[in-house]
Amino acid sequence: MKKKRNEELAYEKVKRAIMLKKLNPDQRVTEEWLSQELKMSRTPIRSAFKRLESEGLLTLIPHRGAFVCNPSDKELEDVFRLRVVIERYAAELAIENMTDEDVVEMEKLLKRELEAYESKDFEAFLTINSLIHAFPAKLSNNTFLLQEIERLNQWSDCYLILKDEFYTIPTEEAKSIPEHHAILEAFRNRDVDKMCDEIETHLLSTLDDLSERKSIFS
Amino acid sequence: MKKKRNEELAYEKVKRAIMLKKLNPDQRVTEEWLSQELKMSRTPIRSAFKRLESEGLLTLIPHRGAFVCNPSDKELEDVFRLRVVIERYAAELAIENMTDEDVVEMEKLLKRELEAYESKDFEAFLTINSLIHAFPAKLSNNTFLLQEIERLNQWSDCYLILKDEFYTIPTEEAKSIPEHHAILEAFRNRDVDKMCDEIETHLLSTLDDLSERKSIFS
DNA sequence: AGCGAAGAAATTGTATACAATACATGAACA
DNA sequence: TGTTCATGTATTGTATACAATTTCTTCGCT
Repeated sequence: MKKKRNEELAYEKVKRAIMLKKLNPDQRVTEEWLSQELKMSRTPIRSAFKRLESEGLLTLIPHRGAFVCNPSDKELEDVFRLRVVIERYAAELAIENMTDEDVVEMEKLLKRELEAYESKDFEAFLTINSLIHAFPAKLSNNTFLLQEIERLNQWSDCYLILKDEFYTIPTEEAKSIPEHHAILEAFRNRDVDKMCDEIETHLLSTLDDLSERKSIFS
Repeated sequence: MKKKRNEELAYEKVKRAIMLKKLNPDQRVTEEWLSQELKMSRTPIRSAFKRLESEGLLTLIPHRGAFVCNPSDKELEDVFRLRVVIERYAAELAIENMTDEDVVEMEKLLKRELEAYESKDFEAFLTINSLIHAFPAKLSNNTFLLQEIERLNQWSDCYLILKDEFYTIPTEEAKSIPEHHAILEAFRNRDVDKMCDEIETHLLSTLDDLSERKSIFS
């Protein structure tokens, strides 16, 4: 395996730590502490922090330190509503450019999703979920669209995990499987309007579930 | 004036240099060279590079260096088409939340735009143009939407300049003034559909002008 | 006790030396 | 002549020492 730069390692480890809640929202993380923890100097840590900040996972305050992001419910909703708009657009373009092989490709993704769900592999499930949502954008042939969708998707994952006290694989994930199939069906039929609507329904349903689940504790 | 961090200075200077074409597309910029040029060590330069990369102005290749972005025509079009989708959404939300003062505010912006145009202050013109396009997003009350619009807008500005061999204040800018007024008018009348359409027309017209202008030389 | 200032401690910001890596150059060889 | 491999050079990557800045603490004053 190719040797990775420490900067890259630091980035991945911190991100993972945030996702797995080893680092809590609003927690302060100092360069010094992390450099001891990861057994490297502060230099690559600083670089990694920069990148994590640009992705919204950390907030850097000059001369103060790095703080793990702590998204509000409103922000979570904001992201999902923006995703609706952008992913609908991606669907439009995807259907314009699609071929029969793409349908097969999408079917494969859904199959992998099911497998991940059944083997309760939470991380794999998240990864495949991202791939599914990025799939139309991949066909769109619009680089920026893909980029934006991946960005927002990543945020969603992170926020989703951060906001939930006891995140494992909840029932909600089971629900998203038939919803993804509905999207696939519309895609197969090249039905733009249907596909857009299914995407909207799915995203808003996920958002609803999140709000609901949260309200148990609040 | 508060003393700025060198990292901040480096960021601003490089960005400006790219915008003013002191640095050409695809040009390689080494940390060493810039550190001598800006009379600071490589450390703050590296930080600045990271940020410029995340904004798409530079491409960083590990162990190779930093390269000034060189967007293709296709990418320019991609960005503008994505902006259409997102700014339309912003307009919808803006009209939901708007008050009478907001109309006054928008009028002020257009007045400032005209002033900048008449005094041929190109940089001011670009700045105000960005403010105008971000204005609906500001009213939208969706943080991410605003962020995305500002990002794409900044890209557009940069690409717009990079792609044009002899950029000053061309006639196209004059055209955008009445188009902005059409948007304002729809906004004043709280006419969502009209406002969305005017935004779309304006963005696509800008894109057309860019493609056309370019084709003179190609 | 409350307030303010001065200094101490903690932490990021910067400079610099050195290591690791990628690319270019050129020699050896077929 | 063309190809491969070793070596050299340029440039980024990393560690570390030190400077600058912010925050915390403590002490003195009212």
